[in-house]
Amino acid sequence: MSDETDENKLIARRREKLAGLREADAPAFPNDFRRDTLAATIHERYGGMADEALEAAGARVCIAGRMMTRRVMGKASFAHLQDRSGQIQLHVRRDDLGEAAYRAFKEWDLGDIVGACGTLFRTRKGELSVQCDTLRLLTKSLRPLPEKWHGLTDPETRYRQRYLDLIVNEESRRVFTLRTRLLSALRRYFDEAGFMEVETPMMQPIPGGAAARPFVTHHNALGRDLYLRIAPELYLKRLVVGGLERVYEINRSFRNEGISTRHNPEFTMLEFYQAYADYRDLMALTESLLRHLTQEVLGTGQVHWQGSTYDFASPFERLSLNEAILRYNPDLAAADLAERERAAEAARVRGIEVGAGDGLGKILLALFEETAEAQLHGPVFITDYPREVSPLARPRDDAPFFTERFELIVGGREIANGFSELNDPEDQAARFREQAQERSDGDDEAMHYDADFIRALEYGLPPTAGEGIGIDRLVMLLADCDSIRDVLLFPAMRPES
RNA sequence: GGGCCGUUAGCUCAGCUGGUAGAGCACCGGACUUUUAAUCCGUUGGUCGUUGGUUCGAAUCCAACACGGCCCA
Repeated sequence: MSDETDENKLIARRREKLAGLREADAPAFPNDFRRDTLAATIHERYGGMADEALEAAGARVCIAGRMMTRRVMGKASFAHLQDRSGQIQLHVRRDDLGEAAYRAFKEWDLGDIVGACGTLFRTRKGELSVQCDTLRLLTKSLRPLPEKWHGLTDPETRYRQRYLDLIVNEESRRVFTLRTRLLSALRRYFDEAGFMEVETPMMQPIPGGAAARPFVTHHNALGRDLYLRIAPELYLKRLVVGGLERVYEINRSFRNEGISTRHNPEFTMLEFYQAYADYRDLMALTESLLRHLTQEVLGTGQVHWQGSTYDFASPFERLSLNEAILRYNPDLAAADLAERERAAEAARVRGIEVGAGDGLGKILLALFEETAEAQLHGPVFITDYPREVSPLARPRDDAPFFTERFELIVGGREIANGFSELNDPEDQAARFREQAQERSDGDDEAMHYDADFIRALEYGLPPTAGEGIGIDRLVMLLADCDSIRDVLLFPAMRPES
């Protein structure tokens, strides 16, 4: 840090202390201390032990962590160390450590990282603590921590300086621990179900698999632009053509759109594909998966989110898209959803813009999204999305206007999107041509024609069903968060000014 | 992109209709050998987001900009 003009006196004071240590040849950053346990382990093992038994045991421990509190009372002090598992209190006495070591301890600051060894005992107030016989400074901290009582609440600082948020906010640690446990449980589930975890390109010559605007980047040696993927879908299906039959990928996709409480430019998606299955099989899998995940991560099938409860233990409701529209628009009848002009009129009456080129399918989707989706409590599967808005999905054999597709809605929000895959290469090529036409008509979210994907389908994609689950949204649901930024360690932010 | 709100000490926040900046915690000095928001005494700490305007005088009023939050598209 060359620019010291932005440093306040608190930091300057800590730098002086560090300089003093260096001058005295006292290590400020030693790396030879070893701990033998964690705070939580100590509480688990000894927390229930009676005082006399604890004293008789005379258990000695070595721990290390960040000093979060300190109360100096003359010749004895208390402090709390925080490690990755939690906190444990230290009792530090001059008579145990010696004059010099105790004086050194009093010079340390909150936020310093400290190693301590000593025997366990319980204080008069009943807190399990370490009676220290050894105390070492392991890392000098130069910046003051936020206040111990109110902590760090400013959302901007919490997102920009996540390290600080994680140090002081237990809730933040809880959310990201939950996220990791969820990902781990997801992988176990799919591994045990015979799926292979794979990695496909994030930099793609043709962005595909979703309707979204991509980020563009440039490869210097190739002298050409590449796109950050908006979905892994088309590559995963190529792998099923290749005979991998059951594949899944959990990683980032990128969409070049605004930032909000529900959208981050990069986000994590799970996509999985299973040969010899259809969308009904995937609805069953999704129910089983979510039931399993909530149980693993929360220990219950009842999910509390923003004041409501969602039941993942019971069978999920199923409703077609048209049924959902009719439920929330009692003035409409099935016939209103069967003809473009009548549906367009119903949309206009509700203030929904209808484009001249929009077919009945787009209008139905708009009606659903504008009048029904947000009111669906769920978990509920919405099925039968129109072919027009599902360019990669297989049409229903009995009603080819619709596709074998579903979305899972919870709390009015889309959590998953799955369908029987379109594996007829000639139909898929026709759909790509339609999409390409929409692009040239000005829809910059419409898909590109992907000739290699068609070539893959021409070798033969077995009947397959595939699904995508937005992991960030799932974490939001299970962690009871209202903003996607609260479940991303480093959410997208404008540069600091 | 639009609307509303916010930005004051390291952190959490006061600061009215304009009169020259405050508290708690942290820090520093002192007392204190079972405290836990430790306590008690005494200090220290600021480009009031940035730039411009109005005014004798701006943290305060006005405008633009930056960053953030919430809502809407």
